[in-house]
Amino acid sequence: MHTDDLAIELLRSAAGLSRWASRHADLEIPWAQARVLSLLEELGPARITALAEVDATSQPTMTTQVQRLEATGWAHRTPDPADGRATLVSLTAAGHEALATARRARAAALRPVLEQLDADPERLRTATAVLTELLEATRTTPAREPGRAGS
Amino acid sequence: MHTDDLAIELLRSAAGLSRWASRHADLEIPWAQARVLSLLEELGPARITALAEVDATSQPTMTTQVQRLEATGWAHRTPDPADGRATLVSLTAAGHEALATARRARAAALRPVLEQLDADPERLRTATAVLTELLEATRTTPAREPGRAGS
DNA sequence: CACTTTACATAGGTAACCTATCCAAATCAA
DNA sequence: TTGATTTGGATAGGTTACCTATGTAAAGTG
Repeated sequence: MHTDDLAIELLRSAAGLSRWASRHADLEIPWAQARVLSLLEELGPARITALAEVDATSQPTMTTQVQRLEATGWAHRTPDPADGRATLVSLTAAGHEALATARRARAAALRPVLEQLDADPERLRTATAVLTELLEATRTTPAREPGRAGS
Repeated sequence: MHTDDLAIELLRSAAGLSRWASRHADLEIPWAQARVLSLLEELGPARITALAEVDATSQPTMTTQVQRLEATGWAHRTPDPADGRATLVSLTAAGHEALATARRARAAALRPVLEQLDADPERLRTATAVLTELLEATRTTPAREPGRAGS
């Protein structure tokens, strides 16, 4: 099916580009932690479990990540007033700043590439919009559990 | 600068999408290893050092990855006839197959998202083309070493 | 022929993940 | 209200994927 070829190529390039940007940027923060900061920005104060689910990681992994973020001062935990078991994780101002810095660093790494390509801004805008829509769509997709093969 | 905002958004979506696909796909192979297979396919038989450089990892890391790939039967090492120190790494048929399978799995995970979006094929094609061009461009970009801050 | 460089391997450490399990708070049954 | 179940999070222990520092042997170089 031709659509799948397109999807394969889309994912291949997206992955390659993102990795390249990360590896050539001066990141002062491990990328996995930046990802959690990004989630926190997107969701607002959230529970560990909710974060783990959206990030598609295990709950223990998310617990550890949040602990690291808190130790660095990028995130803050408050007991959930509505549920004694739960904690609400939120971004601190420093965390917000760290996220912005990391994003700028990745974009800066990519800048020479964009310039070299001298890309048509319109196509670039289209590409970005498509990717954003796709990512948005993943948030509301049934999410076929990995574990069974699905043709 | 507006271009940077665009770049930030582009990278954010690309990273998110790629990760989502990986996490929701049934991968029988660690993604980092699939990446090396992908490089081998792209470069043909190559030295450890060359692979490390293109993948922007350290040489010891690449040594380990290649060892793992060889142990699983996905890659094959031959001494470089032209240089007694070097080894040439190449894909085996099984490696080629494993790579194709992993790619199909990621694409399959993305399929419901594409369908849900019912995306205009033309825009999708444009987005893919732009990403591919950008990734292509990274291969020939001066690659500002990470280690110094760049503007 | 020593001297340096180059290609790779090894050693030892950390981050980022996993499953399995535990604890405490919340909920549900009767 | 008590006892059993579910749910939110933490802990334990292991693997993969990375790193820097260093070792070893082959290749180039004066």
